Amino acid sequence: MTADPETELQRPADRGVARRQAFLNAARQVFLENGYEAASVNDVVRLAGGSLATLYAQFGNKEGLFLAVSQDQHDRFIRAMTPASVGHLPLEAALQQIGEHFLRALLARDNIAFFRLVIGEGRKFPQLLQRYLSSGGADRVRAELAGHLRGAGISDAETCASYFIELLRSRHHYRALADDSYSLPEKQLSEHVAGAVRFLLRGMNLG
Amino acid sequence: MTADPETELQRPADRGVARRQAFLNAARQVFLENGYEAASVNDVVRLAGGSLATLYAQFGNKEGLFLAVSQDQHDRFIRAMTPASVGHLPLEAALQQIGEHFLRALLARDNIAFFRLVIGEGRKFPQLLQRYLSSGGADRVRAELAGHLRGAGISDAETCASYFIELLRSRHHYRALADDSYSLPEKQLSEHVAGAVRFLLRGMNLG
DNA sequence: CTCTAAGTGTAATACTAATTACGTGTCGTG
DNA sequence: CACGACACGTAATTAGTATTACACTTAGAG
Repeated sequence: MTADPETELQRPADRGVARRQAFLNAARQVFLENGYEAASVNDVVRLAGGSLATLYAQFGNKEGLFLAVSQDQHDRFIRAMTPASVGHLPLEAALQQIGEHFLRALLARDNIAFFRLVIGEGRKFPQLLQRYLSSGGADRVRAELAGHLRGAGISDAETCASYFIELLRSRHHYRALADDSYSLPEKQLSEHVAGAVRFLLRGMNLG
Repeated sequence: MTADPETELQRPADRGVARRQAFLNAARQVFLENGYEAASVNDVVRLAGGSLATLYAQFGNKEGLFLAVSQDQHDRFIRAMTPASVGHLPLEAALQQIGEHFLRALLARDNIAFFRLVIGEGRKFPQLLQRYLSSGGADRVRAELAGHLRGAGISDAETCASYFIELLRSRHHYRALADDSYSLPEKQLSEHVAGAVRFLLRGMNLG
């Protein structure tokens, strides 16, 4: 009867957890597709296959559900964005690596959709927008970049890292925001990053 | 009885126009404060002081009202963003002028709020988002910048102009999005632009 | 002065959605 | 096996909202 196999054959302690995950996944989809106001809690239940009462027992209300989804999505976002360790590489290669990783994560379809959502509901959920934009996305990457730049003897590494990130975002982020079907092929992605790296290094008199 | 003095002492031909303007202003406020879904047409009428029937006669329905408001706001945005003629200035000063003008307009409170709105409702009104992000804001400025750069003998002026714009947006646009009360003092604004100009010119081997 | 077209205020219509209530199954635990 | 907690499904409740209808003023044009 239920659409999700997760509900069956669970050990007792995990049942609630599985239910919660099913709700979260369904809610993520519904919220990302329709936005907060236009999303219907009933649709979430229809999709997740549970019961309204259970959902309300778990999340309290629509707002609670939304915040839980946001937390979840934000975690994924951070995880996808955090660069792998590239300490052993020379500066240019390290920048290239970090840049590609960052840009790929930034342009992922779910992140773009979530970005739209968070921005749009910023009036109703300011804390969310705060966390997502400031502590959330670029700051870790900025710090990582700044470390590498400082290591290469560059003064004002923070500003440079900032510049670099903005160069990366250039065009593609906005284009992806405007067009759902937009996607950047790997080849063009790495070329774009390479261009930004060249530009940055030349601007710092290191190229 | 009415809240707006525009309604009184009108020549006959202008009455409809005045009514329309009153509705547009009220609607702009309500939409910018609440977003599309959460905005109530009745609130708009309460604020504008007209009648529901009149509003529906003028705009057809809620969507029509929203599109009219968007058109209006988009026009203001374009007007505020288009740079004054600076053809007589040397390159560095011209970039500084255009940059300051662009950034000031970009960070204006109403534009930030409208940006949030358009992004958030992008699923429901894709054409709007398209026009606003691509043909709308930065493209004219980019073209103007590219003209100056080309005039100074720079190859790939388009890319450079793009880079410059992204450097300008750096930090402040995102910070303003995240924080309603954020504002950038004139002094810091021009310093930020100056930094970007320096960086750009050095990256092009012209500084 | 009267006619006409538009504006006004209020209320009805019709629908949708969040939230709550309740009676019924289900499955480990004592 | 019987208990109790939890999950299920459905329906009731409640509250709002877009949209339409209607009966009434008004203010200028002929």
